[in-house]
Amino acid sequence: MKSQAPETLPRVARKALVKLGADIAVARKKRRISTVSMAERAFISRATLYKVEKGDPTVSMGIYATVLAILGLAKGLGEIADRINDPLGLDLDEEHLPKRIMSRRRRRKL
Amino acid sequence: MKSQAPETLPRVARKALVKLGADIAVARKKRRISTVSMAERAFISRATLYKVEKGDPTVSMGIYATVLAILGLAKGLGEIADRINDPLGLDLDEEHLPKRIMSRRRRRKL
DNA sequence: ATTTAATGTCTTATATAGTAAGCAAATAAG
DNA sequence: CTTATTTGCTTACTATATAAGACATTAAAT
Repeated sequence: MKSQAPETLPRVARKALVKLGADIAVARKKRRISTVSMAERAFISRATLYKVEKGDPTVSMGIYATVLAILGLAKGLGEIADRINDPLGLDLDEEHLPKRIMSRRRRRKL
Repeated sequence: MKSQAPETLPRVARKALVKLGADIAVARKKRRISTVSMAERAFISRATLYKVEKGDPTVSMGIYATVLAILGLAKGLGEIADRINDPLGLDLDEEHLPKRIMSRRRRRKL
């Protein structure tokens, strides 16, 4: 993640990540997996796992996904933006969605 | 993400990510947000957004989280490893979990 | 109470993520 | 059917994530 603009990460996102990290740590402990063992299984360093459990936004999605998969929780990742979890859709069915989003104002030059 | 071992990303994780990316693209279109507009709002390049919608594991979690937040879907991130979604917990309540995971075998030297 | 292993938390080097810029293909509007 | 724009997809820089290693602290076992 490129930290260009000051505080570019939305607060809701930050909160969700911190909670995710904490939940991962709990799930790991429930399975009696040590940080060393988890790091080995995920092919990452202990330092990176530490960041994951802190909810660090700079860690790659692939690493989060791998850790979740080891915990047996990867499926949940695919359900975040699922139709069911997205009631905010203005157009109804996916098939009728435009393939491209055009801005309304358009040059009326021929 | 460091691609050290060949195919280090579990298949379930890969599948979940590809689905997530596709769902993000649909959600964006439903909100009539163009890729350019989304990239601007998330403070990322269009190329990176492209990766996100492909489910690329090398993109940082912070970027995924930001995009989800813009779509109003950030909360779901915090629910992935929630107690509710984690029935695999062997020990029951979180309070009684050991703070550290010790390997069972231990030197019996004094 | 001691001891031993597990975890919290730095630092520094290097592998790689993210950007910029571009072109071709494709869609939508006139 | 023509034209303006969006999107798919590269490639080549440069900013930064990740690993490695270390040290202090703390939990748990004896």
